[in-house]
Amino acid sequence: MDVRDLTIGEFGRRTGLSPKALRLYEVSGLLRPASVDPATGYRRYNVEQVERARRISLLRQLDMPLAVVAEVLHGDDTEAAIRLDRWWQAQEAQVRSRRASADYLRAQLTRGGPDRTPYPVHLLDRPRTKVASITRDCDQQSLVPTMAACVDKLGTHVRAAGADSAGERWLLFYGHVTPDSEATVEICLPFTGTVEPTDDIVIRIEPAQTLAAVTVPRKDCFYPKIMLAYDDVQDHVHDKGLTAAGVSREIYFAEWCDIGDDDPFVHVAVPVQTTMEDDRA
Amino acid sequence: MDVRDLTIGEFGRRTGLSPKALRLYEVSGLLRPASVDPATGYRRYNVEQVERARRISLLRQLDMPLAVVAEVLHGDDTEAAIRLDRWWQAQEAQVRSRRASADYLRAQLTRGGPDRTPYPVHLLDRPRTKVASITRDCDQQSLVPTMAACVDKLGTHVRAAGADSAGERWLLFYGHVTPDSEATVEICLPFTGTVEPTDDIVIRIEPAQTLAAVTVPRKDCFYPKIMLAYDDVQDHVHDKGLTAAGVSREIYFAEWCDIGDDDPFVHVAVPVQTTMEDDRA
DNA sequence: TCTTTACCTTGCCCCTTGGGCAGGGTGAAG
DNA sequence: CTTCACCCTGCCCAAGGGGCAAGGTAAAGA
Repeated sequence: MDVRDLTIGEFGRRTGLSPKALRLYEVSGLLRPASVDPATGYRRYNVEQVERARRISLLRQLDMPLAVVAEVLHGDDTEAAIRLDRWWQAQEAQVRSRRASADYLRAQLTRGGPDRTPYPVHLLDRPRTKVASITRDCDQQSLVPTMAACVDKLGTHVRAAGADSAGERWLLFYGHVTPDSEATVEICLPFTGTVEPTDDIVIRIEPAQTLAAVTVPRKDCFYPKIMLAYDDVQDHVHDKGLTAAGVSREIYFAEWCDIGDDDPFVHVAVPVQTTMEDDRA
Repeated sequence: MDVRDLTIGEFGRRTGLSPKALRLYEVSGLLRPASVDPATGYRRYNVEQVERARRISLLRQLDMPLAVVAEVLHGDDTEAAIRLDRWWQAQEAQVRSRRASADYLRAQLTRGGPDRTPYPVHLLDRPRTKVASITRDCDQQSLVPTMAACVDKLGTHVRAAGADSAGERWLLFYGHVTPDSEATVEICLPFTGTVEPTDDIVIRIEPAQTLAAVTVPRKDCFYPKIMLAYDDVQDHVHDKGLTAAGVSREIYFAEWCDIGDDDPFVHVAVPVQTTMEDDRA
């Protein structure tokens, strides 16, 4: 019990951490006192521990979870800096995404609510189609880069096999993709010809089906505005008494850089049951 | 029970909210179902409620607390936009502050820890001084603007009374001021002459005292780096067996715009007991 | 030596925003 | 009539502490 040891209160004052927090960090193993008096239970902290405690305090002020703090501070300082940087960049990305949502909602509120003409819903008859696809879990932030990477990979693979892809690519949603929650998506590239599957790439048949769809111009293709397109499709399906017969999807049929802001860029669609299918059933 | 009503699951799918969340929002009064079947307890939501629910969903994705959501969404859309904007600006300010902390910590980690020469601690004998002061609660973000505003107000008042202020101004800390926690601070302007108090402004005597102080150059005067100055003062007080005799303070004696980055700008100090005071006691 | 006072201890409940599960009721379709 | 997808309530759990109660302790003053 060095004279230079500090009581929990003194240590807390030096590091900006409350005694309560320090006790919690002891239990979780993040920061154990240098010694604990076995008779009284008094915790004694060493002055050398001030440095680590202060780092913990700073990281907590960034709202970093304790588990991440432990992970970041583990090991070498240089690595710690790298891990901190990675985590902080993720936070910045989250803020950018939230900023976009806030901007969108503010615009909607100042425009005086949803006084918009709904997208016209049309029915698309799609033929039976062979597709190469990759399935991934991702959130809204990583959706665009993920899709770009997968389309690239699929295109390379399909062309390498001597097959033709028509320029369309689909995105199938097996759950809600939001900035905060991941969901499974399937990126599909339709093609004609013969292609072998790989570890990643599945070759399968998308059956002939009728889609209730709206066509969205390029300028509306950002989260969360594109959600309105889904609403219009769902409203239409609901109002007409139709039944959804599959997961919702986005069918991209144009190239972002080849078209203008108002030009149609994507179909937002959901398969619906048709009477023909009812007859068959 | 309109046919256009939706079950909780359907409503949740349309709005991106889970049934669990919707039940919670009912309890908290944020979003009540259009009707509840008294026999079965089944909730029915109206299509008109989709709009509000979707706004709630977006705001929650910004990590806005439910209480704030309720407050923001209350009343007129235009006002809602303003309240949203205000809240979001506060978030942005918080992010800027955290970014600075992250930058600071990263720099410290990559520099290989705290290999720095401590600030030299000196003892300052301060005479008995008359001060005009304003007391405020604020956090780290609002500290600089708050201090600027108060100094301005104090200076105007003192000069209007025909008294002289010497150019120094002090900041007394009655708690820990961090980006996340408020504390009480007192902004003091020493003067000579006679000044009347106002509702805000207190006129009082700061007794003669000895301060353990370090002098910090302008370039180090930012959070959290300036905390190192407090550490050095505290370490010195502790090592020399001195006893703190008051709250810690910052004594600004130069003008930010008149000096260079390396020029001394502020004393970071804490009063200590002297033998003279011991004799008197 | 006794008392005061400021600290320290453990333990318990509280906050928020849901997720997950158990146990049981319901509505519609086959 | 069964099946199956929904729906209900109620309970426990998470993180990161805040706050309070009941009781032990260290140091200083009388």
